[in-house]
Amino acid sequence: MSLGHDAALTQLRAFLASAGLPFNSRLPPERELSETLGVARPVLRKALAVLEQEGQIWRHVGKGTFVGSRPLDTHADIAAVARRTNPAEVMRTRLLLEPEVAAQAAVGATPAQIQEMRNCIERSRSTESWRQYESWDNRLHRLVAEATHNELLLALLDTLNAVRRTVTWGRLRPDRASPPPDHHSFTEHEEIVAAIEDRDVQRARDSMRRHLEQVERKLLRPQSS
Amino acid sequence: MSLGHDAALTQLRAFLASAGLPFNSRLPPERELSETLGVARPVLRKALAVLEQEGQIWRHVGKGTFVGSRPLDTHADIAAVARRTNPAEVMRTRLLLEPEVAAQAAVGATPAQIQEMRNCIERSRSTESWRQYESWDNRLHRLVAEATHNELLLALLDTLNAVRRTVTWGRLRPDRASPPPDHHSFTEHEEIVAAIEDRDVQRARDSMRRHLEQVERKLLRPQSS
DNA sequence: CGTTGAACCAATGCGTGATTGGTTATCGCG
DNA sequence: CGCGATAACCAATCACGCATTGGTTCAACG
Repeated sequence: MSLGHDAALTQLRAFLASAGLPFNSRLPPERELSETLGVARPVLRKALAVLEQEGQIWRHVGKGTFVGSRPLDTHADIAAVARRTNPAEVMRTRLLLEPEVAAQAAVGATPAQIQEMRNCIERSRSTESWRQYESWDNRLHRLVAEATHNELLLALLDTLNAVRRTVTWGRLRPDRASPPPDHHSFTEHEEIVAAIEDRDVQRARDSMRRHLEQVERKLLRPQSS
Repeated sequence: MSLGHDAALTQLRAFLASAGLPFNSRLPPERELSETLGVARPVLRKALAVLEQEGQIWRHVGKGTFVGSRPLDTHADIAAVARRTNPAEVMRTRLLLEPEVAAQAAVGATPAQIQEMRNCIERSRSTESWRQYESWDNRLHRLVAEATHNELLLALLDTLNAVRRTVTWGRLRPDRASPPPDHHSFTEHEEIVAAIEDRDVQRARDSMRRHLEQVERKLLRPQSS
């Protein structure tokens, strides 16, 4: 019985119409459905592919076939994202976001915020461990984000940072050592804050980008001084 | 041997110092650690509680005890962010992110992804309701994000879109109407995809920015045709 | 040339049992 | 009584194996 795939398609449509399944409900697996409809699996699959193309159903390996439109998988879970990504992607994303964030911070930063940024830099200079340094570094970058006065952007950057902290678990520095006084970030941080203080949008953007490029260089080649 | 809990605490500190465990690494379970240190579990637990209070370690049932600070579960509370932000901020953030996303998509998009983009545009032209149109529009923008091959960036954009949908939940369009055939987004979408297909990074960035600026204009003055 | 049937693959879901931090109870010892 | 050691138990989590499911390949058949 060589039912053409067009015949199988009409038969499948009739089945769905008669079943009257609600949205997001699962319909029988392919093997079972092919037997109920009396068509071979490859033919049934072609018919299902048509319905999927039409947006009437969506399928996923291991889960099944469902009625309605595919729910976009919100990767909001930090740990799940951290598992899929890698340090290189994190840096690419920071380079995409943070220069523009610094630019907008140069527009909206309040004097109090700028003062707090300087405070962070000062304290980061006199830490006794990399761990403390990173704490002040994080706080500085978040202050820049707050200075944009964009709550949504701030939330996105918080998510990014949470992922960053999770994903860089492989890197272990000897916590005994402390950042050297000529650490490149010190002067770079000061350039960024100075640009923000001068309301120099372009310079804020550029200095942040240069800073992150340096960080990226260190990250990919940690042995280079 | 009644070792006071203070003695156990110093012993535990010595153990952690000698072990030199990296951040986010798990240390032995309580039962095992109590045996190696020669102290009873309740006493060890008190010492661990002190370290946890100090922020040096964090614990969770079923997972274990870990070095460092507890990973803050800012699991992107969409609703909370949506309450703090507003449509203008959403558009500012989209304008900050998506042009650069389009640029990177122009670099990494696969032929299959480009074909799928064209498919989205075609289907969005022949929808019968704004709701269906927005569904295809969302899918198109997400395809562009996927084409960057940056899982972290994709997750951030998903969060942004979730917030956007929540924020614009109040304003509903009459769903019986359908997008007019000369809707500005049609040609703009095609420009974006064409630029991506041509691997023209700058043009992809510019066309996406122009598109979003148009969307912003419509959003702020929805009555203007 | 298309259809069929079968086997295989990778991703997912599920159930079972082990592991782990947290809690409670009991006993020993001063 | 007070303090600590020991044990048992609880709930959350994880690790593992196994079945299921969509996706793919391939040989056989008409």
